[in-house]
Parts: sequence; structure tokens; C-alpha cells
Amino acid sequence: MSTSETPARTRVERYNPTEIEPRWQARWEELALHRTDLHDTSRPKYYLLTMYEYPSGDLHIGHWYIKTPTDAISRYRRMTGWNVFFPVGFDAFGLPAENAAIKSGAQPREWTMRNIEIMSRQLRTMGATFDWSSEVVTCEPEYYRWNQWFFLKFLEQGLAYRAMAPVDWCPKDQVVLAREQVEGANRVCWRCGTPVIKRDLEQWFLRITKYADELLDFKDIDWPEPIRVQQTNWIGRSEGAEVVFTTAPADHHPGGEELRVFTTRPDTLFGATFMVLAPEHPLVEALTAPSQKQAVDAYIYQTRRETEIERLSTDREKTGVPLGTDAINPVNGEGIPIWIADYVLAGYGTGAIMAVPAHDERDYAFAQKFGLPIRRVVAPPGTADDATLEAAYSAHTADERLVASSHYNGMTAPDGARAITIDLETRSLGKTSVTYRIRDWLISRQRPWGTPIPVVYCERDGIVAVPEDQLPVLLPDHWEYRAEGGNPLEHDEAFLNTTCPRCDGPARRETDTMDTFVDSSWYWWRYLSPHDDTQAIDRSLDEVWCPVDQYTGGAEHAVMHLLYSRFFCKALNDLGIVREREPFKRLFNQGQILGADGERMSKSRGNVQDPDDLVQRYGADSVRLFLMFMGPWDQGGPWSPTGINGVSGFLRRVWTVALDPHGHEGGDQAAGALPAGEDAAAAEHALRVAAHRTLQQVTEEHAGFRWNTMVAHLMELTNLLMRYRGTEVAGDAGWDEAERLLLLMLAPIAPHISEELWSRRLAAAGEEWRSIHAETWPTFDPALVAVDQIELPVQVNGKLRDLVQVAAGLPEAEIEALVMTRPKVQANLEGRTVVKVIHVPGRLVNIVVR
RNA sequence: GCGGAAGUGGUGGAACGGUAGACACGCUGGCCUUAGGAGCCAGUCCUCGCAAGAGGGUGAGGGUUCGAAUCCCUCCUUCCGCACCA
Repeated sequence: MSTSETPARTRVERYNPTEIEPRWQARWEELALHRTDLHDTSRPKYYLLTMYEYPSGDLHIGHWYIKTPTDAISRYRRMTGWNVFFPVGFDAFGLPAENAAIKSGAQPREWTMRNIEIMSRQLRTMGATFDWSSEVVTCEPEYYRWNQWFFLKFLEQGLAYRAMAPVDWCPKDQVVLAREQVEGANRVCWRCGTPVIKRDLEQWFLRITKYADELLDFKDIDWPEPIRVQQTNWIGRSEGAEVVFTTAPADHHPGGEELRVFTTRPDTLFGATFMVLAPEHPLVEALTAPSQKQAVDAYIYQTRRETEIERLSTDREKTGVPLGTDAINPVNGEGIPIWIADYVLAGYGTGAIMAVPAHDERDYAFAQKFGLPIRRVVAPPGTADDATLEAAYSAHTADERLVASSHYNGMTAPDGARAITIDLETRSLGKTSVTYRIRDWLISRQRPWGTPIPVVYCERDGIVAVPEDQLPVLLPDHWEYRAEGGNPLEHDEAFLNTTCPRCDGPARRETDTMDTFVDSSWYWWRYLSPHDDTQAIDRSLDEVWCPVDQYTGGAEHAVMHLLYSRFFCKALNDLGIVREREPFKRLFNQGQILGADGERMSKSRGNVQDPDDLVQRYGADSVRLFLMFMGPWDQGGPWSPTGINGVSGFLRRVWTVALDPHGHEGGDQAAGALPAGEDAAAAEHALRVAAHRTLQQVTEEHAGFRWNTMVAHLMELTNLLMRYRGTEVAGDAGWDEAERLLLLMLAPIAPHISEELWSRRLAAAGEEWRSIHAETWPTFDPALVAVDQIELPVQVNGKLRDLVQVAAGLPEAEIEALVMTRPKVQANLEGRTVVKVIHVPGRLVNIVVR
């Protein structure tokens, strides 16, 4: 059998990412390609930040999903002329280190540092352009001392204060529990199974509420709408009135005590038929009649076992207990019974409400359950006075009016609200008021692995701040965990015993540490000068580099980290420490990668995808590309164990067309021949046009981080090159241009293979090596992307009936005339009258017939 | 429950209010030759049909429009957050 007619399959070197990738990573490091000169002002700066990681020990595919597209942004920005700063660090304090310590006996610090080492190594396999020279690790004293310093500044400014707040408490272990340490619907301690109860402790707060109104303003930042909405709802500004009720005298109570309520509906004050206090309200004990004491105590205990989510759920049965005392309504002197119920929270408003069952759903449900009166005070015209309310009426219509409200009758609800509030104000029994759902930030944690709060308790001077020059207050190196007795710092005599900075007498250190969200509220400033021991933030670098131009990370941080960071920025600006009032100019929230089973990845479910295995098997470039290809970046989704074959095959094809343009595989009968009716000039032109159109699309896709369609477009271009492989145009100028653009476009997203093929191109051309990542992003030729022929869909009554080829720029009338002559159109027009023709130039023609 | 987001082939997804299903996975068929986690070509939304073609189709139901996956309303399902996980 002769083989002369089909050329032997060419044997090119196989694409071998495991050989290529470490080699280029080492080269880039050697050349310090990603070390950012923060003082270089020759190019515009671009601060690119991705949320730093908690060192849990394993980098999983979700970390790659955040970081590799962000790296593509970094590389693209560099190619388009920016001085990019792209740092990396670790959020190193936190509960998992303590849990591991309790389980294994290792010290949290050792465990954390070991994990950081492992994760740093794994991070390097991504081939990302992190500037490791600015790495930050928050559990290092050189970092957390500045948390302490900020705390002292906040304390001076009244932004930090101490107050009582409930914690989840295990009565057996005598320990404060984190939410995740409280298990099951019956809320028991994770270690001993004892029912958990809320207990009040003196704790430290940061006054984020001072900035509530400013935090509602997003005009200077370009953030996704859903995040802005979530923050707005979280802050939850409500305008209304505070109204002063007084208690009525009773056998057990002299009366005359003030009871302030907050309401958004002062217009419904005449409809208040009872009052509800939060079970934690300070007056509950004094107002409870002896006959009610037992029921009230039992109810308070029950409430202290519930979560706020349970308490606020609107679809569960309402519960409550009357105290046996009345409150006097200031507008009509009427006495109404006072109840306690869990749906009223101590921390919101004044912890007390006037209940207006006719006009509030929750109050309505409560009144129904306990047979309390329901009195309508707002009604649309024509409503009979005695018509029963089937549900709370809380709608607002233009023609509704106040009824049964004394001389306010006939007013609209908003007018009534204003009038009633003004009248109360003149009697000093009320005032307009604004309440926020957001509460001050509780930063105290009764745990050892965090930043010690820098205050001491002196028998003589009370609470005394540690002076700045005595910072940092160092965590002890080692501590013992006990089965009982809570925070080990409370048993560490060397840590505990100190002297009062004011009187030099004996003092005890604060053992609470800070919420780790304090660490993450300013870490991007520290990247600029991570080892500076004279100041937290280098103001001159802040002025050049901040705010962050682009921040990337998960949407699960919408209301906590991202709000705390904005708060910190404003507070630090007020302290004169930083220049800006917003930390992150632009934000992108990527989605979450789930396990192949569609569930959240976790070790216990056994569905964690390890990137190391994938890198070993397919190479980092394939993993990067697959994560970008699987769907829109903000969407995430389940991991597909087979999908990666697609991008891996794509990169092999890129390799093949680059290194073996003249060869072809044996399976295609038409291989080596140009498409029918196409000559070499047409083929070359087709390649050029495709390359430049792809470049135009890819450039646009970079602006919107649309990686999935970007990869698809690069696949199309590669498929086209594959089609012309082995033909007479392979390797010609048009082919070569397409090939060159393909590699440049690939560089930000698949950095290793593009660097390898680029270096071989340069070598083949006898040119000196220069990294593809130092090349300039190409620009497309407008003449080549211009469209000359368009395929125009023709519809009859909105249904597709035909496609016509027309020259771009053909006059509309000519197109319409042409369309009418088409047989398929004719067939559909037969026997019907043309009503009108909709012609969207360049898009379609729709003929409407009757 | 409250707040946010998403529902399109067997699967991941594509589609400025204008040709639904680009690009892939998987599967089927053909080819190549041989050990490569291979490669090449073709087909692949559903129904009817050899085909040309016809009809249906974007979670469900309604609406706006010449035209709706896209906009509006109601409902259903899934995912994320709810303040001590980070």
C-alpha cells in the first residue's frame, strides 16, 4: 500500500505543560517581572486587589476561580500600559486555627504558619503575577500592632466604646460559642451537647452607625447594583417618630415611668391597642405583676434560646406574655396592656413598639392570636366604620384618610403623621426620629487567637488604654486549652498581670481579642508598606495608589467585610490618616464554585476539587482557562469533571497550529485543500479578517471580564487556523499575523503556553527573547473588521421565513423591494394584506400582514 | 422568614427587545495509527419526514410589543447573606 499520496503524519513535539510551566514561573521570578515599583510614575497606576485568603490549609479550586481571572486582568493591564500593583496576603487570625488546636494539640500559630507555607506554594503554581514582596500576614505582630493602634485612635475619638451585649453561652463548659459552634435546631453546644443560652457581657463596639447615612451614598464608587441594594437594606434607614408613653399605676408599680417607642407610622397612633416590649427591655422586671412573674420568666428564658432569624420569622406562630401593667397613650390618655414578645428586638429602635394591629401584619397576627382589639384608623373612602379587617391594611393609596383619630380625621396618612408628631413635640411627648437597622460593630471575641484589645483594667483607674509606645500588646506564644473555662488568655498569668499605665499599680489585661474583620478592614493599605514599623499606613503611597482601582472577591462579603472596610476608610479619613473616603473604586463579585454534586465544597462532603491534581494532569493554563470558560464569572456553578478536556484540547490545537502549520492529520479527506471556490488570496484575507474581528471582540470582553465568550472566540480563531493548516496559505503572511495575534490575545489568560510559543517564534525569526507579557496589546485594523455583506432575516408576522444576503449600505427601499420578490416571502403573503413593514437596518425585516 | 441572585438542549453555557442554542462537554458515525490521560472530519433542541420542509420550544401562568429567553405582574424551584465561619 502506497503512502505517497497522504503525507506522513508529522511528528511535532507534544504540548507538555508540566515541563513548560515551572520553567517559565522560575524565569519570571528570576526577572522579578511582577515586582511593582511603587514609585514609578512614568505610567498610570492600577491597584488590583483580590480578597486575601484564610489559610485553611488547602487551596481549592474556588481560590483559583477568584484569582486566575484577576491575574488575567493584571496581565492585560500591564500589556495596555499600566503600572499594576497586584499583592497577596493571608487573613491569618480566626476560629479554624483554634478548632485545629483543640483537636490536635498544635498551637494555632504553628498550624497557621504551616498552612500559609503550603498555600503559598500552591498559589505559585497558578502562574499568577502576585507581588510576593508585599505579602501581609495578619497574625504577625508587625501587622496586628496597627489594629491596636487604630483601636486607640478610635477610643480617643469616641468611635470605640464598651457596652453590654448578648453572646451564645454554654453553661456547662463556661465558654462563649461562635455561631458555627452552636449545632442543630435545638441549639446545643458542639462539644458537650448542652443547650446554649444567650448571656450578656460587657463588650467592645466600633461606632459604625455614626457613618450610617454616608454609607448609604454610593455616588463615588462603581459597584454592582445587588451589592449596593444589600448594603442599603442592611443599613435599613427608617424615618418615623419616637413617642413617649407612660406606665399606668398598678398594685405592684407606682406608674409614671416613661416608655419610648419608635414607629414609622405615627399617623396610626390612635389605632394602638397594646404595647410590646422586647423581653430584654430594662423595664420588664419592674412592670411585671406578681401573678405574671412565672410566665414572664419562662418566656424570657425561652427567648434567650432563640436566634434572631427565628425571632424575626414572620410566618411562625406569634408568642408573647402580658406583664399585667398598662401604658398610657399620649394622644388620648387611653390605657393599653403591655406585653413582651420575641418579635420585638432590644437592639432595634427603642426595644419597644406600639402595636397597631389594623395596620401592621405582625401586630395583626399577634392580636388575632391573643384576642386583642383591632381598631382601624386609616381607610379608603366608602369604608364602613364597622367593616371587619380581614388582614392588616398597610397599603398607601392617594385617597385614604385618617378615621377614628379625633381632630386628625380626614387627613391623609402622611399629613396626619406630620401633624401628630408636631403636636406631640410641643408637649415634649415625641419627636421625629430616624432609626437604622444596622447596629454598631461588636468587635469583642472571647478567644485567644486574635488581636488583643489594648486596654487594661486597673483597680484604681478603671479602664485604661495601653499607651501607643507600649504597643504591640503581644499574644503569648503558647497556651493551654481546657475543656472548661473558656478563653485560655484568662488563665495565662503572665499575659493577664500587668501594671496600670496611669498609676503603675496592679492591673489586669483585657482578654477579649478583635473580630478578624478588623484585620481585613485595612489590609490593602498595609500591602504598600508591610514592614514599616513607624506607621500603619504610608501616607505618600496612599496618595499615589489608593483607592484600589479594582477589587475582586465573593458576593458573600456584601454586607460585612465590604461595609466594615468602607467604615474604616471614612473613619481613617476623619483621623487624617488616609486621603480618600471610599476604599474600592470598582468592585466585581465572582460567583462560587460548587462541588460536582452541586453542593458547597467541603471536606466533610468529600466533594472538594484539588487544583494540584488538575495542574499535574492538565497544566495550570488549562485549569485557568477552564475556570474562565465554564460560564460568566459572576455566576460560578458546579465543578465539571469532564469539561476541562475541551480547553485542554484547545491548547493542544494552539500548539499544533503554531509549531506544525504544514502538517495535517490523516482523518480528513479534504485536508490540505482550500475550501471550494476559495483562492489563496481569499483564504489569507479570511484569516486576517477573522484575527482582527477576534481581537476586537476579545478587547471588548476584557472590559467586562467576559472570559467565557473570550475563550470561545479564541477557539473559533484556532479552529479556523486548523481548517487552513496544511494548505498553501499555511505559514503565509496572513496566517502568521493571525498566529501572532492569537498568542498575544492568549497571553493574559494562558500565560505559560503563550510565553513558550512566543519564545519559539522569536527564536525562529532570529530575534532576541523578550517576554510576551512585556509586549504591548495589539490594536485591530478597522478596515478589516468592517462588514460588507449582511445576512438579513425576514419575518412575516414575527416568524422567520427567509434569509437574504444584501450588501451593507444598500438603501432601505431597495432591500424592502428585494425582500418582497423572494418566493418564500411571497408564499407567506398570499391572500393577505400587508399592514406595515418593520425594517431595522442591519438587523431584520418584519412584514406585518392581516 | 427577611434581603440578594439565578432558572435556556443529556450537561456547562451563547444570544444591544430583532435568525434561540455560539463555543465546548458528552454521545453517535466515519477516518487516521498506535499506547497518546491521543489526533482529524461529520452529525447531535424536540416531534413528523428519506429529504426539502412543517410544527413546537428558554421553570409555570398572565401582560406590554410588529416582535419577548430578554421588559412588567403573580407563582414555583435552587443558590448566597442574615451581624462570633472567613
